[in-house]
Amino acid sequence: MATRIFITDDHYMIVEGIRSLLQHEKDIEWMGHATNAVSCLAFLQQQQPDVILMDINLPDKSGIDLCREVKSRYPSIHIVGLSSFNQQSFIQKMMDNGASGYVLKNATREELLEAIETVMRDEKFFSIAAAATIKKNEDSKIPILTRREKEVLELIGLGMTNHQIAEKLFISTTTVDTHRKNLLSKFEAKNTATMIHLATQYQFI
Amino acid sequence: MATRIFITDDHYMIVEGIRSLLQHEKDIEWMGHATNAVSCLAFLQQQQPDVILMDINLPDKSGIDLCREVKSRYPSIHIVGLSSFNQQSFIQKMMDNGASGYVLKNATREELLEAIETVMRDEKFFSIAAAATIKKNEDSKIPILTRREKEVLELIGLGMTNHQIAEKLFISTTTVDTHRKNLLSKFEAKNTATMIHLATQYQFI
DNA sequence: GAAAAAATCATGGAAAAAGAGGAGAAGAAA
DNA sequence: TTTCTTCTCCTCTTTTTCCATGATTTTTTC
Repeated sequence: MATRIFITDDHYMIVEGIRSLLQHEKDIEWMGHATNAVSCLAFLQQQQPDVILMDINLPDKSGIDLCREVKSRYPSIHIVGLSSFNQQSFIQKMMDNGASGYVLKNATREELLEAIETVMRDEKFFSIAAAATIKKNEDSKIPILTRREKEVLELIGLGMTNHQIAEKLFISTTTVDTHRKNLLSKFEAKNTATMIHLATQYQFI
Repeated sequence: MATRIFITDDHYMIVEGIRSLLQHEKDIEWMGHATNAVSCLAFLQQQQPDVILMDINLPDKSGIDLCREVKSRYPSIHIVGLSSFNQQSFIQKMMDNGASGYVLKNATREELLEAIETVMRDEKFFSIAAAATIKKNEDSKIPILTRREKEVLELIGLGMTNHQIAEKLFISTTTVDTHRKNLLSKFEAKNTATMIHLATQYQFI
């Protein structure tokens, strides 16, 4: 029995590209596509595919939210994230919300087919490049910050000095300085520049 | 005579999508594609297409830089920017560097064909959605940096001090300081934290 | 070939961050 | 209850950044 595929992506060229890549596959049945979250959900009320290839950036809703919604209503559908960003945080968020795998938009036809096959066996699949990222970020661990540290970090990112942050949070500048030093230590950064760079990449700010 | 098309985009699915969209057009001759700036330039040494569809995000070089390089060597080639971001600043930068038009990756087949025809007539073309943006925010200001400023910015992002940067680039620390001040000024940031935050978001680093 | 932009270097001073060390209070978890 | 974490606050020194202002040389552009 052929695997039924549905795509949710607002980039027409991507949809067309995937359709082109899969059109001659006998084991794949193309069910159609949606360009936003609403029409994806509307389609699912009529028919359910086996696999949904889902962009993480949709015009009306983030793919991460849509992923959660679809999985709660139709748990048997396998969702494969689709993105041009090879960012660990996105991948992690998709997985946390029920996705079975993740494919980058520069994936080859073989990789795409492998992803579909893998998730149909109830296993997880990651793009080659994505796999590299996930591994890298496993040993270079994203720091765990406290509530206060996150607040301070955000204000540092806005360009505030210790003094200004202290006034804003009604605490002493030396306290801010302590938080700051702990932040540097947690990020393993030796100055603000490195820390903010990492914090931005990890999407703390 | 058919219009010769070449594509530079690292997203295989996009390349495949465009190929699929254009394959039955008699007036279009598909010359091939490159997935990075280096192989694009290498191809151009052999053959020159009429139109290059070029992604603004390439793995080895920004599409904006590649655009400038291609236009300086082969002024007769028409370049159409290709992106999923509908951001005025990117569009503006592409145009500033010699692009003839701009197509979003959610463009339809008709829009893509129209873009190609339009730039072949030496006119400018903007995607419908892009056209809306170009009018709206003309104040989203991504700074234009010089070669040296980019180098310094990158090293700052790596956590290096002025002294270390100076040693690395074989220049005086005061020169680094000057570049740094110019960077702060261009980013309209009052300290490194803000600047690195912006620079990371704008993907300079 | 002139004008503009970019890259280079400098002085001196004020402000801020980084580094090292220590310590008390409140609340949660074991 | 005791331990652990978090948040709080402190001193002192060194390093680095930020600011103002100026200038020369090299490279690019028209």
